[in-house]
Parts: sequence; structure tokens; C-alpha cells
Amino acid sequence: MLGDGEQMGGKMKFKRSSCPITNVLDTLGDKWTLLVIRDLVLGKRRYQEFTSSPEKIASNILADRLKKLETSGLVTRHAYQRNPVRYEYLLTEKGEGLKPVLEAIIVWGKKHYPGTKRFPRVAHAKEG
Amino acid sequence: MLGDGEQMGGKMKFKRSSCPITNVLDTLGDKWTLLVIRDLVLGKRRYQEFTSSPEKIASNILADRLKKLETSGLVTRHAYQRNPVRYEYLLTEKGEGLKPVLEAIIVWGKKHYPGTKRFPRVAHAKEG
DNA sequence: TCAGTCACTTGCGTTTCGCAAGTTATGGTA
DNA sequence: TACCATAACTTGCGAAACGCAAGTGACTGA
Repeated sequence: MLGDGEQMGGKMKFKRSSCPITNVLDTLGDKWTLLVIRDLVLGKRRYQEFTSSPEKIASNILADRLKKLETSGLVTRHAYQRNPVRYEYLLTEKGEGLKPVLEAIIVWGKKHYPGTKRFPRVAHAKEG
Repeated sequence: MLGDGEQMGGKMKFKRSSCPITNVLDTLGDKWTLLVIRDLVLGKRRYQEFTSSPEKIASNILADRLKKLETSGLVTRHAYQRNPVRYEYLLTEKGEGLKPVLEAIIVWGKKHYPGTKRFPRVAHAKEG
């Protein structure tokens, strides 16, 4: 099984086209994925933290998006404790690279949706 | 009927939250809307021009998106000829304001999807 | 032993998507 | 005046995605 934009007999094969915007939309083009990224940028790491954001993402949608983000290399999952095992999610360098995109969206959004406000970073307890 | 983020008894009412990113996604968060904006930025104006882009947007989806973009104030529609009447679509100032968002997406997209390339502007015959 | 937490998974009805075909209005050609 | 073509949509309908609610399994602390 080939991924999107992978080499195939010397010719690139894209899902829809060779436009960078199109390919970004094939990964991030829905109402939830970029909000998960936003939460990660704000410092959230755990499943329950994502579900407790004000948009109230459904549990199955969140699981699906985290899986896809991992597959796309934007996010890594790893256990931060055993007994019982608990996982946390972190942005990869590729994922961090989306910050300028989020910035541009926030600038435009704050200007055109009166009353909206950038969300604050969240704090984290130090790991044991 | 109130739009998103409209005033209601002194308190803002947002569809999902007061996050600017969330509100932008409620307007642009799907696989097609931003591609229509891209085409407009590239100089496309007419229905058939949008349907002839390499992503091959379906006719009903295009009609739906153009309607929503007009409702959101990102695009204007006007007749450029009569007998028969023909329409063209143009970005408003609000719509033009999305250029930095598209730029940031292109930068990230070109970096992470090898083989993708920014599409060139299209030329237009002079009216009259 | 029994409620509670975390990180999910499953069921299922509702909504949205998207391919294909049809519609309306008009102009050009023979 | 019949016929073909073009522009800008609209309609039908099967498939996919969404999202609410409930369930699961591993383990902790009381």
C-alpha cells in the first residue's frame, strides 16, 4: 500500500493533485484535526485533556484523528507510565512546523470573528 | 436566524467555542472550500474554470461552496454579461485576507509533500 | 471488594459527500 | 427551424463520515 505522494515507477502519484494546498487538505482538511494540533501546541498531551476542550470532540473522532496524525508523522504516542500504562501525545518537528499556519489562521480569525480570543497555554505537572 | 458569533442579548454565541481557529474551521474546514479560494487567488472566476481544476470538484459541491462563501462574505457573485446571463465570482477584501494563510500552507506543504508545486496564475481575456 | 480513572472501542442513527445525469437559457450553424 | 453546443447550475441516490451514548479492560486507592 502506497501513501499519498509516494514514488511509483518514477512518477509521483497524488490522491487529488500535485498542489501543496490540496495535499495539506487531504491530511488536515476537516473540522477537528487542526483543533487537536492546536491543543498540542497549547501543551495538552493526554486523551482526557483533548476531550475536555470546549469544542467537546467525540471520543471516537479523537481516537481516529490521533491515529491519523501519528500515521502522517505529525504526532508521536508513547507511554509515560506503566501499571497501568498511560499514553501521551507530542508533536513531532513536522507537526511543530504547522505553527505559522495556525498563527496566520488566528490573525485572520480574530479580525473577522469578533469576540474570538487566542486560547492560553496549559500547565503541566512534572513527570515522576 | 443568527449567524455564527453574532451578538445575542449581550453575550456572544459561537457554534463551538470562542477560539478563532475553531471559527475559521467552521467556515473553511473541509476538503474543498480552500481550493475554491486558491482558484480565485490564482485568477479563476467562472464556474467552468473551477470545475476544470485538476482536483475535479463535483458540480453540486462547487455550487454549495460558492453559495456558502458568498454568505460568509468571502466572495461576491455578479453577472458579467446578459443574453444569456453569465456569472463570475470574485474575492472580497475579507477573502483576499486569506492569502497569508494560503502562503503558510504552501510553505509547509511544499516542504513535507515532495513533488508538490505552487500552481501558476491563470490569464484572462479582457471583458467587453 | 468496589467505586473511580484513563484510554480507548463499539453500535447505530443522522448528516454530508460526491458521482452521474438532468435542467434551463441562450447562441451559433446549416 | 431543427440541431448542437455552452454556461451555470439542480436533482437523485448510494457511500462514507460524523457524533452521541454506552461499553471495555487495566489498574489504583479506600
